[in-house]
Formats: sequence, C-alpha cells, structure tokens
Amino acid sequence: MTTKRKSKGAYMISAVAEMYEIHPQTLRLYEREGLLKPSRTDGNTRLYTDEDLERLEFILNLARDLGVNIAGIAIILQMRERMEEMNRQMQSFVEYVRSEMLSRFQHVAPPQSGAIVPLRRPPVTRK
Amino acid sequence: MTTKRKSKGAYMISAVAEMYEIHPQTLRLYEREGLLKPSRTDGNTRLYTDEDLERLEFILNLARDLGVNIAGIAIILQMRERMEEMNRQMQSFVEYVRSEMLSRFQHVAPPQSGAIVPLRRPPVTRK
DNA sequence: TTGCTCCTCACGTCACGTGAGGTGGC
DNA sequence: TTGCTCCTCACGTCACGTGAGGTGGC
Repeated sequence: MTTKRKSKGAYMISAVAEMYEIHPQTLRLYEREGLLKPSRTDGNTRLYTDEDLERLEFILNLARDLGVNIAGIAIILQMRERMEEMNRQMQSFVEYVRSEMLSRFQHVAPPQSGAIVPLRRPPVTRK
Repeated sequence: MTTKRKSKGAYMISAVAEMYEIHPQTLRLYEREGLLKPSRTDGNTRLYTDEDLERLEFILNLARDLGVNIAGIAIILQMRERMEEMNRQMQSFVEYVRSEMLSRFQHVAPPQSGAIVPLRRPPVTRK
C-alpha cells in the first residue's frame, strides 16, 4: 500500500505535488506549520528526501483519510516518535536481559521468532 | 493544575458544563462523535463519572489549548491508551525479570527508586 | 408548575486548501 | 525566453461551537 517512489532521491516541490496529487501551496503550508522540514538548495528551492516523503505519506493519511487538522497532526507526530523511542528502549532492554542470561547460564532457550518485541511476560495478574 | 472535583460522584450535564465552563451542547457533541461515553439514568439522563471527567479534562486540553479537532482527539485518545498499555507491559516485564533474577541469585542490587520504569539499559550501541 | 433533561435544526466563525499575482534564479 | 521556484493575499468550504425551539420526566 506504499506509494511508488524512487529510492535515495531528492525531489522538488512540483514532483512531490504530482506524486501525491497535492497542491504545492499545501506543501508550503505544511512546512510553515512545522509538519515538514525539507532541506533547501543554495537557491532556496525546497528539496524533499525519501524521509520527508515517508513523513508526508503519514501526514496525508491523517489529513485526508482521517480528517485530522494540523494541530492534531503535529501532536500525533510527536506521540509517534515517543512510541518509537519506547519500542527501541524495550528492544534494547530485552536484548540486554537475554545476553545477561546467556552470560550467566550455559543453556538458554532461543528467542521466539516472529514477534517484533520478543516478550516473555509472566501471567498477568488481573486486579 | 487539576480542576477541583468531588471524588466518587456522578454528575448531570449542567453540573459538568458549569464545572468546565463548557456548553451542554458541546458535551452532547463530544458524545455523538464518540469522545465521551457517559452512562445514563433509567430516564435517559447522562451521568458523568469521575473517570468521564478525567477524560473530559484531557479532551478540553487538546481542543481548547492545543486546537486539535475532534478527529485528531479521537486518534490521540487511542494512542494514549496504547502507550499506557505499553507502559504496563514494560513494568510487568521489568518486574518479571527482577523477580527471576532474585530467584536465581542470592544477592541482587535493589531497584533504583524515582524512575517510573526502572530501566537498567546497556550502553546504547549507536549505529 | 418549575427547572431540569432530551432532541433537531441552523447560524457564525475560523482553519484548511486552493488560486491568483508578482518575483527571481537556473 | 521558458518553466520552474519563491512569496503574500484572498476566497470558498466545512467543522466546531453555540443558540433557539419544542418535548418529556422527576
């Protein structure tokens, strides 16, 4: 479901506008409101990297399909980053525990595959 | 910074409207849009519990102070719940690891206090 | 009856997206 | 020059909040 896109490119505003069927002014608006921060050429022309485009796809999904306004998108982008950071910490902690276990015991069960975070939780104590 | 509020009450719409200086119609709008789900009396009158009011405070913060529209608030509420769930899992996993350590070694360093999630991460390997 | 509740309909305001108009550099 | 870029200003539409108007139960 991802939009086709050349890898490792940098696009000018009209190319991006065409790819996503979005008005160039809207792209400028999103930048003015702080949602996107494309780099610029020496001549002050905006350049959108693949990373910018991934972010733009996320923004368009929220704006067009879900009807979220700009203030909401800004907050959701922040929350997304916080969640990704939490996931990284989780991953890192799980990995740490695993290696700690390995260093202390000769034999440890191999990690389950398939799960993004290989959680092995105790039975939840529902209150 | 929390609004004063009796504990363990259930409030009719006009009481809530007065407490938060919000139009009763707006409260009905938020319910129609799925942001709030107060219970009802047998006579179909809305009853707002303390839990509803906590949620309402969160909603008003987003709507009034941050300018988020209803579609955005709905998504942010979902994300908030997902993050709380992640935190619970994290807590639970950390606690599990701690007790597992305790059961295998005689001596284990006591958990640091102060941190919500007592993370003891390995040095991050920046790539 | 009074003062609340419920509901629907409608209006004013504002944010968002878009268009026009004029500028400048490759 | 052509076709892009930059910018500002302005308009149309729609969502949100609010008000009016009429109903019904404690």
